[in-house]
Amino acid sequence: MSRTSKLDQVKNCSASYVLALNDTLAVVSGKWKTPIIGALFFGKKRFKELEREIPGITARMLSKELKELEAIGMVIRTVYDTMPVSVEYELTRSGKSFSRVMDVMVEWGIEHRECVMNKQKVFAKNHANS
Amino acid sequence: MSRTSKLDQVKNCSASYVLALNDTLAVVSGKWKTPIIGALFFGKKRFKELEREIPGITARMLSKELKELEAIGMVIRTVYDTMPVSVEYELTRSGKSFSRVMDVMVEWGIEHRECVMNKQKVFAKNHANS
DNA sequence: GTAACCACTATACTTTTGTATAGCGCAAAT
DNA sequence: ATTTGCGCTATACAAAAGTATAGTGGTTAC
Repeated sequence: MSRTSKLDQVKNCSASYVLALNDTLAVVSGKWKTPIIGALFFGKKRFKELEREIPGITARMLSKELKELEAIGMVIRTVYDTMPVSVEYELTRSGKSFSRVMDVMVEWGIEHRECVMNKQKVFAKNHANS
Repeated sequence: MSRTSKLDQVKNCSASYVLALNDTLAVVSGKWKTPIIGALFFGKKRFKELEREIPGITARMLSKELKELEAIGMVIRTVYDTMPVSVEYELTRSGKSFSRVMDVMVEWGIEHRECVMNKQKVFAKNHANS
């Protein structure tokens, strides 16, 4: 295995690398996508269930975001022809695999918070007698 | 090792877990943070260097985003008292460690794209004679 | 028959985010 | 003396994202 050269890195950086990153960013963009995805990790849910489980969301936003998540292949919408119709939303395969990404994000978030706090502690210690 | 219970998951989900995730989301929020971070992965840079390397960014946005990245502990700003002053921006330790997160995001983005494309292929195949 | 549940949609509005353009104070180069 | 580069800031505006509120068309429960 040869290590990637600086040039390769730059090339990577300008092409498919950036596209892939932007695809992933689209999944977490906006205020409500992560709560929705989070709720769906526990299994399929109906519209009203999601609305109740996600505090503060409006029907308009939920509807909009679910459509977007469906469009980018994160969520499947299934309509059952009961009376009246019931609708269920669930994560696709790659939707489920997104937990990997969210796990790393949480992990980094925790570490980063510790890191920042330690710096504040050291700062406070060094300035305790002033 | 005991497996996490449903209840534990829910608890995790509602407390520090969410805070950590939101911290991480703050790092990638907005149009210009990832390009800036990406540029700084290659080493410290001056203001004008960043401006030149990131196509389309304005001085106002660069300045704003750098301040935010500094505020959340991603970037360090160093002023050298040359004449006139020169200023350098570089990633902090946790700023550098953010490459881990971006790598996973890119990885997932690539896989997800393949996944979506395959589905389209299968769809096209199944509807080839219609 | 009216009240409530479901799965939304429509309209109007506010807030946030990003863009465009100009300019400042300083110094070195031409 | 004027232009150029540096590291920004200020002002005004446009676009995107989000909120608030009401309403639709159907069904079942009381």
